[in-house]
Amino acid sequence: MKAAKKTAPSRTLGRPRSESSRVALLKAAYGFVKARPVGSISTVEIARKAGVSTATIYRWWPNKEALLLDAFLYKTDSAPLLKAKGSPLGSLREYVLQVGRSFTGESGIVAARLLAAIQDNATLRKEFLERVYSPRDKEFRAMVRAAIRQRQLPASVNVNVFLETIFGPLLLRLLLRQEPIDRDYVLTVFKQVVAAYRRAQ
Amino acid sequence: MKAAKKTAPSRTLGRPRSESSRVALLKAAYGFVKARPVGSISTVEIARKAGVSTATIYRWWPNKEALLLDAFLYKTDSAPLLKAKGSPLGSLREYVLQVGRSFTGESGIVAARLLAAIQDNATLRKEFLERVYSPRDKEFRAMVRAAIRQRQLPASVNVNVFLETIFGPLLLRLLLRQEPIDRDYVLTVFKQVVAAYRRAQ
Amino acid sequence: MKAAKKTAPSRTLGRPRSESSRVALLKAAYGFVKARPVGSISTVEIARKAGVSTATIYRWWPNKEALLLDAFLYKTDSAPLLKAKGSPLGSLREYVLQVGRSFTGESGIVAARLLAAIQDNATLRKEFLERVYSPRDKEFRAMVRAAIRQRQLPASVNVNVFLETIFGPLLLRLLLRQEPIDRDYVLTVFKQVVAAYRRAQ
Amino acid sequence: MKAAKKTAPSRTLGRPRSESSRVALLKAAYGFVKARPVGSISTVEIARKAGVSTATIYRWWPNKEALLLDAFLYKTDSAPLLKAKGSPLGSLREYVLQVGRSFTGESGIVAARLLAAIQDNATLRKEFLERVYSPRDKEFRAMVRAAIRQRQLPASVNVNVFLETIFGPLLLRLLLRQEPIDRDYVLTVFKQVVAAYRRAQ
DNA sequence: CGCTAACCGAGACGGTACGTCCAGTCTTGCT
DNA sequence: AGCAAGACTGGACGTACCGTCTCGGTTAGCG
Repeated sequence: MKAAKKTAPSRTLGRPRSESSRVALLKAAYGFVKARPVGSISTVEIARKAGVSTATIYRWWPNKEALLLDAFLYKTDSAPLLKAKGSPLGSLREYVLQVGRSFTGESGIVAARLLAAIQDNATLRKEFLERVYSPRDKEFRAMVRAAIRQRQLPASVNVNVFLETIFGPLLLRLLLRQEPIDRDYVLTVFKQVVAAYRRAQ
Repeated sequence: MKAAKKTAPSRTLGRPRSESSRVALLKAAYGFVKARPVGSISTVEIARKAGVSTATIYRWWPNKEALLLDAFLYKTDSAPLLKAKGSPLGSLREYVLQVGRSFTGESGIVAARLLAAIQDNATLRKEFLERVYSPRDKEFRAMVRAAIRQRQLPASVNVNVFLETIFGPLLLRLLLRQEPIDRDYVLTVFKQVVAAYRRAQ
Repeated sequence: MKAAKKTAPSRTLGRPRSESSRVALLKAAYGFVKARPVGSISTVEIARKAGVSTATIYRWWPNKEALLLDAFLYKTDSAPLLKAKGSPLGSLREYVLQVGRSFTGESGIVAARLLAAIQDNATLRKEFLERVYSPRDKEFRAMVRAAIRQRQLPASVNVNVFLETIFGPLLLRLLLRQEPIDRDYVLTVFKQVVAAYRRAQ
Repeated sequence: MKAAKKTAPSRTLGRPRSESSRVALLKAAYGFVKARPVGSISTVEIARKAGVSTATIYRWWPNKEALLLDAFLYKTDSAPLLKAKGSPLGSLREYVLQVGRSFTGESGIVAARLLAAIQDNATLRKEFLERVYSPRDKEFRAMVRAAIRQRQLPASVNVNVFLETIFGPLLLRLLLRQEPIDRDYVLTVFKQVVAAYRRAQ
């Protein structure tokens, strides 16, 4: 979970890492990502706002982007996916709505900036995919397969394409359009796509 | 079309702008965007590769990003939308395939980096929307409305949502997944979405 | 007198040099040297103030400093040395007073800046010595020798040292001290030095 | 003595300033002033020669000229005025000889360039007067007054004018003439001026 | 209870890119 | 041919910021 830099030297010798500094940095970083373009955020001001030294940042994170990603996860992981309830398709619908909500307001801004950042930074991209995208994608795919097993969707459905068709429009609104990603919108998209695939051959 | 800095001073006074420098800069910039993360590209090396002074860059573009956007448009505009032929839906299908191709290979990399860049830079975003996204979006919307008039799509179709559902999946693959955006994929998405909206109600 | 750049091509072909541009440049340049440090004066603003193109400057002067020197001479030469009258020592006294006046007020500022400029620029230095310093020095030396011939000064006087002792203090005040170089001061120095050398051996 | 930028923040917090970088910069700067016109010296090459970052220059000096002044003082202060010995006039004579020597050879070049630089830069001028000229002038004036008290010079002597008449000629040779400022020359001037003022009235 | 390892804040440092500025040259079309 | 307008190369300037480093000082747990 944490970005351990060195291979744990000796278990507990010397002064332990300051938890308060860690949290202060994550909060400060998140605050800046909310407020300003990622490119305009400097390590010095994050450190200053957190009441911490820049050296402390680099002792625990390999670079600025890694800190920003952790800052994002610090907020996101604290509100994890609600466990499935009801039918597979019903659960999936809830999750899509949740993604829609996270694409709205300030968390939407942060998400857009993070998606931007990973286009330019290979290691950040890898981290993001491993820690954010893949776990959710895996879970979503399992749900779709369960829906197929329970005959909520026909067996011919291509799982990847199906999911991409559902989430793609949300991503497009997030990154390109100013129109809202509200509950109505998400449900409309969800229904249409489900209808399309359900009635396919 | 060009990035005119001042409001046209007088028609032809003084030494005219060097067309060769302009083109050399655009080509050099495009070459770098293809090859490397946008954040790692410096004005100095663009200038050097183009055999041009950095001052010339800043005389014609307000900053690095604006140059990169123009470099992208230089390639994109030179291959403009093929004019509509056949039925509205058939034309739209061709355009979707064209967008799919531009999301593939090196032009896909450039597109992804540009979409990333506009998340961080408000003026760049505005320029991008005005000069790249909006014109195409407008044309696409006209086609969908034509399709509705010719009964290829039912009158109940929400034009925006319809288009977002078609292009969203391409965007998602471009930015998040390593899977290819090939002809099959684009056509599958297109067919499914058209089917969904056609059979609605 | 003028800084001709090329070896007179053909006598009078094409449009003749614009005298008004020449004078406007000299006046504009002098105005700036009066007002601001030489290092902060740009060719572009001189040209603009003179209503002239920068190219015109470089057609007639090899560089900025040469123009500034000419600007200085344009003012100085227009008030040339008053011709000698009375005894040699009396004439010399008048000239020293004139130098003192030119070291006062705005012309003093210009003189100081010019003396500064020649410390850094070899060709400017050469020009200055040839066109400003040497002619005056030559004339002054002749006067001292005349004074010796007429027994106003003893034959043992070293002409160079004598003159340096008279003008040196003025230069020192000009460049280092804020105290005025007024008539009293100049006369005091003059009298003392003459007395010293007159009573020597 | 050093160019402290901020009002002493706290005594010893953070990494201390690198003395080796400071000295390397001063030596490199002095080396360039010796060799080339001040105007042609760039911060980048000073930094490179010193093996130091340009940012380090600007952290400790407000601009290039201030560094060059400090470089001059670094050499000059390390060879301070020898303490007075013998009669006041004898001491003064020694000092005048010392100034004469510092106006010779490479240190003369540096001195001339520095005197030029202060004509164009008000803050540099102030610094130079406060840190170089005034301390020496003050000491010299004290010596002249001591000489008067001890009847080596008459009470009627104007201290400022007396000193200017001694040092002015040296300055004139330094800045305008190519003739040497050797021991003979300095002594000749000194003797003449002392004689003039001694026999006055 | 004192030792000692590992922490931490402050802040200097090398390196590098930025965008601005200017000198001096060059290229138009007009006069 | 002279000239104004103004684009161009080359390169210095001073600022900003990243990631590293060196201090003095702090905070555990082991002895």
